[in-house]
Amino acid sequence: MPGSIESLILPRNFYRRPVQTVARELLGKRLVRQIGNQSAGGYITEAEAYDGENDQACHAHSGKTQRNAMMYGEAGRAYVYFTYGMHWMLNCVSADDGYPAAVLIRAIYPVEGINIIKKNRPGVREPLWCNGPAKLTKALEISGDLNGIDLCDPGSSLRIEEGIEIPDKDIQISARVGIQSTPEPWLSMPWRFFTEVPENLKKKV
DNA sequence: TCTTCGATTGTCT
DNA sequence: GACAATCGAAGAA
Repeated sequence: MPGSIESLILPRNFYRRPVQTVARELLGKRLVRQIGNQSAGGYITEAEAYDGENDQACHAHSGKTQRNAMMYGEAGRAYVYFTYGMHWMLNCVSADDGYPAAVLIRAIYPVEGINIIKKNRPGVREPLWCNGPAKLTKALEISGDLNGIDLCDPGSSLRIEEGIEIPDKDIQISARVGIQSTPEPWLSMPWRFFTEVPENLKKKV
């Protein structure tokens, strides 16, 4: 058992590829949040790519600021930011180190630490626990103090591990959502990747 | 069931 | 001072 956890963690080179590729391949991977001596998490089912300063929907489009500085950093780290006055968003910094690109994790299918997730999502029914970017951060107690955490470090309280294979035929692609004020062509870029909560995931639980 | 709208605060201009 | 990579309650059909 010892050592096996480390080998499951995605290596930094996984993130050092075009963000669209990283977003696609993050589907089915396992997001793990360590809370005290418990862990909670699940399989990623939805992700979006944000690609550099040219991408008008990307936070880096108007240059480097204090908020988005993390996106310019090392691939494989978390970029966590606050929006709408009440919501945290979780991103994985991707592409080359120093190039501002990140993948927004929009949804997961929880399989671990259900008691923790239930506690954090009172009064909410199962399918709605983590099916939105702000929902999953709340369910997993992710907030600004995790900004910049290394997702490749087995000692981190937030990491991404190997999960299950999602075949191409089960993956759907669309334009990104929640960026209504973004001009074309960025508005229509097919950089959102998602999958139905699949039968093979359910069997595995 | 579907659509509209209010909440609430950090960050940038 | 305006706005934001959203959620979920409330009201309409």
